[in-house]
Amino acid sequence: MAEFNLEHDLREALAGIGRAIGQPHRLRLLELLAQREYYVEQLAELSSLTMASASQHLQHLRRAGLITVRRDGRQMAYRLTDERIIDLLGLVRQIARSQIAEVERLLSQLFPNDPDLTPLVALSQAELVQQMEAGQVTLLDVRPGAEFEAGHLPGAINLSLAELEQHLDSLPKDQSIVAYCRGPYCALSHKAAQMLQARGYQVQRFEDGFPEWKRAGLPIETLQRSSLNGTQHP
Amino acid sequence: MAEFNLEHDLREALAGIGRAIGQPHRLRLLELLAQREYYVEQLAELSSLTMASASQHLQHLRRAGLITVRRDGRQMAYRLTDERIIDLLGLVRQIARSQIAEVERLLSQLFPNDPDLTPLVALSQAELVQQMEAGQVTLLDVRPGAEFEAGHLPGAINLSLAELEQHLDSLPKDQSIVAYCRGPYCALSHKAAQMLQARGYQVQRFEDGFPEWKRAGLPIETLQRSSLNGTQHP
DNA sequence: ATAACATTCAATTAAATAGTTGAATGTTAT
DNA sequence: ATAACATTCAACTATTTAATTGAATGTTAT
Repeated sequence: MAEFNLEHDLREALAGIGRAIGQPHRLRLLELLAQREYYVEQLAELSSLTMASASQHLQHLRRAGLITVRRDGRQMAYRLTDERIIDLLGLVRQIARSQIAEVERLLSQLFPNDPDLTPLVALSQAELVQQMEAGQVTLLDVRPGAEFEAGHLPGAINLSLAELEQHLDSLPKDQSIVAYCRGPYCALSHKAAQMLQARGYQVQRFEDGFPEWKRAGLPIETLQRSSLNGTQHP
Repeated sequence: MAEFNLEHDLREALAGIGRAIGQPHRLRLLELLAQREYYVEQLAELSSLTMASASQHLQHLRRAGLITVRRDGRQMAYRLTDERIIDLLGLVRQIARSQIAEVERLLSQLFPNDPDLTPLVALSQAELVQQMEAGQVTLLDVRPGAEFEAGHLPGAINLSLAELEQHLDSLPKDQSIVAYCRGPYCALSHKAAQMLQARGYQVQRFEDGFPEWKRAGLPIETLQRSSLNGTQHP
């Protein structure tokens, strides 16, 4: 390794970023950290990893320059170093979707179309902004409460899939509902939208998620909290 | 591996792209393929790999959906599947540069500033377009002839570093020269620019390279050739 | 048909990576 | 000070990846 030249060393450093995003568990961690800062314990829980394993993956991501840590009491809070990492993940998703047949196949399984219903409409960012400006839309955030509290689309209401069935009456039947969640490959909003559609609601799905919205510089709302802890759903 | 869920499988497929760009030799191959279509033999030569090794790396990139092959006689010609791969590499470079200290250190070694000269000006795409429209600029493409022939900036002249010293008289002393090469981390244009600057030319460097220019949809010129073969410089 | 050639495949070895377990570190609360 | 706790480290095993060598494949030119 030492006998190579500067350009090779430079590519070796760039390749480190590739390797960092080259593992499904680490992609999961990055998706979570794209929503908000999280403690190791929470990340381990949400990504079904042991603490030691999560810690090691987080350090791998840190060495690649994708995340940083700060100490908060006796816990370590990780977050993305850079908003451009949202763009990076988005670009990888786009390339994968158009160039890897397996991805398209998995997506159609993950987002199955109920044959009895009309296929869900996926709204682009621009279309959603337009509908919001027109004022005739209810935004439904299907992410865990902790992520909603850390930041959400203006005026959105937060109901998990489980809560949704209990609070159907708080949703308008005569107005369009737009569901969103963590990002384009997060199934939560799709499930929520299908359930609502089957019950006769006018529902659409935002094709991106909160991180992409925020990254685009569009307005967001936050609920203040004293600590990082918050309700956790899987 | 079979006991995991759809979302994990999807992330596994996305991670494949990460692993594909997670190796310095493969990044080199992608940089070359961002310039033009190339045969395996040429890629092996240009990246200092054995044929077998180059072939295996190329197949790795192909499985990840980043490149495709076509047969041309008894040779196999590889090319990028997707223009967005230029964006992906650019984004990785940007993130690496701002988040990995080692990268900044390596760059200052790769692009050393001669203490006797004023530091080279790096022109952005927009600035270069502006200067070209004003008409007072000579474009110098320092890449190998084969890459120049496959596509270059409008009106550019092609001189390799070696040729440059022989043809100094074909360059104007009273007008600004802008040198460019393969991309932001390619040292050719920097070396050329420093050499010219030391000889009293008014010289600037385009901060991107041909692939980024083409990717931005800006006009390019091509020299027609009957075959893929062409002059090869390392 | 056959020889020459470019590339890929198969088999091997060496190196890097991921997951597991239990001990070590550093902080907070008592 | 000491105990409790969150996280990291160290050591180990299993898996994956990279490079090398030589054989196999498929195309072109004779």
